[in-house]
Amino acid sequence: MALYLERGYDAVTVAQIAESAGLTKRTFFRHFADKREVLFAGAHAFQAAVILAVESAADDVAPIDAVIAALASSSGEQLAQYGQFARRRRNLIASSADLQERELIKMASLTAAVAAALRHRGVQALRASLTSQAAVAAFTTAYDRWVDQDGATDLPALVHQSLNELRLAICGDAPAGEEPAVMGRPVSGG
Amino acid sequence: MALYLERGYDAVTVAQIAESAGLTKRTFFRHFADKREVLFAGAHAFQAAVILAVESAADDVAPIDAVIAALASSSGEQLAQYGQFARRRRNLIASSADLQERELIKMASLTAAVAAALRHRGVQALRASLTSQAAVAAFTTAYDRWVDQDGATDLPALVHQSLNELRLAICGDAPAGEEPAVMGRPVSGG
DNA sequence: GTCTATAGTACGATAGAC
DNA sequence: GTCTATCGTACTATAGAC
Repeated sequence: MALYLERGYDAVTVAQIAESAGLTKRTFFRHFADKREVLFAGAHAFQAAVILAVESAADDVAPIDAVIAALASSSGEQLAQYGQFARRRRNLIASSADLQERELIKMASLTAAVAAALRHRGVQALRASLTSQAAVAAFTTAYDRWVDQDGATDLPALVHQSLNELRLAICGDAPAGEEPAVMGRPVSGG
Repeated sequence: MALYLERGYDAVTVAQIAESAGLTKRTFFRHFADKREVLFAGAHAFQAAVILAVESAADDVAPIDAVIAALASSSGEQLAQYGQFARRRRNLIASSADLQERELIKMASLTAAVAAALRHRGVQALRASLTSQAAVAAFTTAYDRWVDQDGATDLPALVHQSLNELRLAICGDAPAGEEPAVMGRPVSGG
């Protein structure tokens, strides 16, 4: 990541990465499937922790709450210690379309695994898929906010906040007597 | 796509595609940024239609409903005529991780554009992002179901159904007197 | 460790459309 | 006369094969 940040992702060759690690290109590809994968080494462990948490959730909790709790606790344990590293990694990924694609498919893999875990708990396939998609969307939104403020707020707390905001956004946010939120007119001159 | 389906995505070279079109590799890369992009030629027009629909939504409709309506109508006009083509394209994309990554970033681009359109209508940034993510999740789920049944059901209708299911999944589905849905115990022997 | 296929880029040059 | 589409080739780096 140091090389990527220093010279730009595209400008760094695998040979340079390997050399800076005292290895050869051949060895790099033995450990990582491709040039992108080296930045997502922790994804597997995180996904495994989330799935384990979903599998061991209590029987009487709603699926969406179980998944959010799994994401919140796992991220609190595994991601919250990143600190400054998380921001630099995020900026690096934002600088390359290739890296963004890889991040998206990692999240899609997490979503699919969570949906499978829910089905294993008896949740219907369609609902399992939509539940995990919603939960992962809330999680990534929270993680993004967390990175933006350099970890000032507790990440698990932000995850729960994001879920609340999502609920308001798609199920309505009108307590009795108040008007529901609607779109305004387009801003003039925009 | 015919070549990809016939020989497999990885086995087809750009030179072969170009040759089968009576052109050269040089010209292929003039029209398409890379080997994947040729399968996503319609994405830009679809996104533009969705954004236009969001921008021209009525003032008094909730953001989530406006986005779902935009996705439903645009998909009904642009995608529902695909027919058999849609299924083969889906299976092709499912066969290659590279193609899945590209599809994911196309959906992410759509989501980001929708969120920007909502912000332009005065929706707060966080809510705009979560709303568009939820709507696109409902849409892709509906599209997938639509492809699975070879277009038997009306695509816009499936989009609205998915949104309803999403609402039940994350906001609770317990009418008065009934119990809310919960996860069951893990199936034994799994 | 070596070899190779292929994606993707970087030049330039040419010909037709309106 | 400008704009757009084509082609030829040399070149680098990724990634896989052996």
